[in-house]
Amino acid sequence: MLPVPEPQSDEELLARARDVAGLTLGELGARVGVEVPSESLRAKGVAGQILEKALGATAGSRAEPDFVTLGIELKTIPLDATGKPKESTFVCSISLSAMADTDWERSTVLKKLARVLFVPVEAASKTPLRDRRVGRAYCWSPNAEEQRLMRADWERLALMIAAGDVERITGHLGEVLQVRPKAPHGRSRRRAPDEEGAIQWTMPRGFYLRPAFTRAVLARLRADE
Amino acid sequence: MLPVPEPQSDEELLARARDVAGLTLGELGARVGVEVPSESLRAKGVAGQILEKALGATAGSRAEPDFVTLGIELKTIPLDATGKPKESTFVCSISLSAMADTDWERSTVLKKLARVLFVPVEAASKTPLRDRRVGRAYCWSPNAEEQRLMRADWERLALMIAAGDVERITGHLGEVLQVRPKAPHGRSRRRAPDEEGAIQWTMPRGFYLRPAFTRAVLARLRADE
DNA sequence: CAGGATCCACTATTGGATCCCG
DNA sequence: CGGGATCCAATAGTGGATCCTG
Repeated sequence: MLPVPEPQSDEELLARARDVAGLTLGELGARVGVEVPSESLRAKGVAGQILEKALGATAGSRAEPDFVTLGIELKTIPLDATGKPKESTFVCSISLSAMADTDWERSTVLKKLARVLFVPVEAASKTPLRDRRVGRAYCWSPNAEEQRLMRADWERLALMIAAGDVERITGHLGEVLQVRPKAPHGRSRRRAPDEEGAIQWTMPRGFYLRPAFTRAVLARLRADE
Repeated sequence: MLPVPEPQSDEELLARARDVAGLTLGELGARVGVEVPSESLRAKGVAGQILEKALGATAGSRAEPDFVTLGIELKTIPLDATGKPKESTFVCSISLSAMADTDWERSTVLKKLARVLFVPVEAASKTPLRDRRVGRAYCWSPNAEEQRLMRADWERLALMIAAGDVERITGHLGEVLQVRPKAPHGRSRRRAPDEEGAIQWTMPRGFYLRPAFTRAVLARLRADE
């Protein structure tokens, strides 16, 4: 139960991730000193937190990648009974200052996703949380086509946000990247300027990758091996 | 209320079809002497029958195209509130003798679909049957890509049928063309040989085009204009 | 029965709402 | 709050079952 040190190379990180493949969240949680709740409603995010510890991610919430030295972000992907991603993947919150970076190349989204370690985790809802197994991990950098898809969505959404049209954005927009609420509850509000630059209250939102996209990404990574 | 004569050319048929665009089924039914029931559960197929009469299709059930001289089949396409096909399109029943034609080029499916007049009809379930409007008609012949898609599905399904694997076919198979029950009720049975050539009872089935495919076809036809 | 199709219960998807931890 | 995400009511989709007419 000693803290796992930060990995010093991509290879070390990937090897470590693949070493824990096949373990259950209960087993892995015990290794890193995390008790896995039996009720998953009260345990959103626990899989991600266990894997952070198990792989030696820098602790705490930061505006930096989980593995600072390597510049790699860790993302766990919940898989349904048929092996497909069952949820969208949170990328980052949307803030005005982040949108001040007005081009895709410098966007928080691309920075976050430039290098990602995807760790699939079984998540069939009938399987108790502690019995869900970790799958084979892959290190992803978006290829040209994947970047084109994300960029097209990002540019449209960024324009709407910059134009003060935030309230007209719904989760329907975007082929691979979407904007959805990111808040503790539906009454959360944060200040933002509207179309005329006046301040108004708006619900906190974040960028997410659609499940169909992460599915395609995982399929490519498996095929590339 | 005189019978409408059979059209003598493709142009005449299309002109006639476009002439009735915008009319409701109630109005068109009155023209051809068909009373439109108010309850649509008791009126499956009535839109097709009204349009047959209105456009001068050869009356009666035959193994021939609706417009014999022109070799054109009539298909009405029900559209939902957003303008998309809301149902699959029946193509033809499956019989052993039909499957004896073992190649796609001579298949009943391709013969039926070689030349089709598609007539969209509003079908939002909240709109009373008699108030649903006829849309703009298009004459379709499958292009190379559309034929490739149908052929791929047909060949797989035909093989299964010929091999006596009918019972293993479900509506899930086929990207654009699928096999589904075609019977007055779930107890209907018809004789067919199984894998070993023995006779067994099986439910009558037919080939259908998926809604996503007819949607794409209509979109292409509109774009081509 | 063949030909004209739609019905509708069930499954799959989804996107707005929400939960925990440091 | 920001970062780790999942929940779940509502909608969309689908495919097995069914209805009418000649």
